[in-house]
Amino acid sequence: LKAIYPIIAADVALFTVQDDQLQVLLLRRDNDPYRGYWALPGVVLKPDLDDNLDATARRALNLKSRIEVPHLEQVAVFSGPKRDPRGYSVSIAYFALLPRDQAPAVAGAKTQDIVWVAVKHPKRPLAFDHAQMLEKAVARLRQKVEQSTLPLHLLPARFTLGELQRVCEVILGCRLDKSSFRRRLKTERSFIEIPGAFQTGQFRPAQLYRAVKDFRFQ
Amino acid sequence: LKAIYPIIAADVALFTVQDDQLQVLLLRRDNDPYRGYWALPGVVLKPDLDDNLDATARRALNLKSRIEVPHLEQVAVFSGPKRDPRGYSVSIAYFALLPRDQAPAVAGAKTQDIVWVAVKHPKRPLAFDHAQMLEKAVARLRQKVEQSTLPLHLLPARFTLGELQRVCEVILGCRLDKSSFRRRLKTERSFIEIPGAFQTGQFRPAQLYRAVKDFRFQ
DNA sequence: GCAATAGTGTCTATTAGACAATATGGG
DNA sequence: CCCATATTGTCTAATAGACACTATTGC
Repeated sequence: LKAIYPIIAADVALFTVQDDQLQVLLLRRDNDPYRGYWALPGVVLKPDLDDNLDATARRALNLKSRIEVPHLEQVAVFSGPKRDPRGYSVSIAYFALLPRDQAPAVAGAKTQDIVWVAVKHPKRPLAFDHAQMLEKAVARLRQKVEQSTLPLHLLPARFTLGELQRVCEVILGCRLDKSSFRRRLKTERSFIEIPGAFQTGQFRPAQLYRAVKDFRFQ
Repeated sequence: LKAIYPIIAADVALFTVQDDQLQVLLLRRDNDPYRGYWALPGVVLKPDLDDNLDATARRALNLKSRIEVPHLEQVAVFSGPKRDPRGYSVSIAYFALLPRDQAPAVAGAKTQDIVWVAVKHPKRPLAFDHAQMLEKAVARLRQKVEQSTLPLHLLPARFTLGELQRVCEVILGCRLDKSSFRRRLKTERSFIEIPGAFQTGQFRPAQLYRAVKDFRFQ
């Protein structure tokens, strides 16, 4: 017996950059359809709970820990009678960004049903049309990083220019020239130096920066 | 009595460039809510008719004349309990492009309920949140024209480089340098010269061009 | 000193903007 | 010839890519 009205849902590709890899959060489904398959976090729209579909997407990310996602963006709408065996469905695909220092709180070694996986090496087939969703979400993220603004939302609150460059390289999948990269940053107003703050390590310390207060990833 | 399930709809901002102005198609609503207001063409998703929401959007454009829209693209999803007084609704906003030589067939002097209006001079308040939809659609179109490919779908099958430049100027809202513009076109593969075909007029004839067979506005 | 990273400087090929010059049709 | 548009050329400033150089830390 099929529902008369289409199901409306939001599915989110939550990205982080860890270990020099662009990673996405996947959940193992414990219900039919596609029981046992991996899928993007997603929930069905509940009009009494969700002010709009962005709220639905945020709710999809309310797993164990309450993640406050600093960037959430619509990617595309997927719809049709066959993408979900339960019947006609409409799903809005989102992408979201999480700083890498918050990634372990979402999925670590404890549970095996929530994992970060490298986008490059998709484990097994994903449920529904989530592989297409993921592809579009990655493409959108790449486009944005190429165009202009920088994905500060993937970095901790304090970061170095080297870390920023590496995140961009990982997303774009290619090496960037250090000098050219920093030249572009000169005109950027979205982040500023933290005077006197340095990241120390094995080698020469690096200046730390932070995003400006009202920074939004455009 | 409100419906339990959200309404799902597609609304389309259909653009054309006429009289050196970016114009959008508006319909006057003859039903409540917003009876008498102007609105973007839109219809409710019918699962038995529409393979997906793109089909819904196309159906929204099946007015009197059967328009074959050469470009249709999702812009954003609008959703919430208050945007439609009938209850919680989800609407996918699209934009579409129509060559100017086909514009008169859609809306002319005959009916007063279907009109082309200049985007610059929005007549009166639009129904629902269609003003926001229109704003986003225009922004998306601008972005695309700036980035790379050219909106050949707004021109007749045969066009001159001057006409192409004027269309871009109208969309972007600024003048472009003729020489620089043509230099960019040199690397463009999406359209080609029609050998021996010229557009004559009062002054020097201009070379005619046409889009390549499988051209898609990216 | 050495290794490895941080940060800066420089050269050059490419590109974009401004503007000029020439070409061609109808009066 | 004149006008208005089409088409091409040129100069220059800005930009991007490649690469080299210096600086600073721990060992």
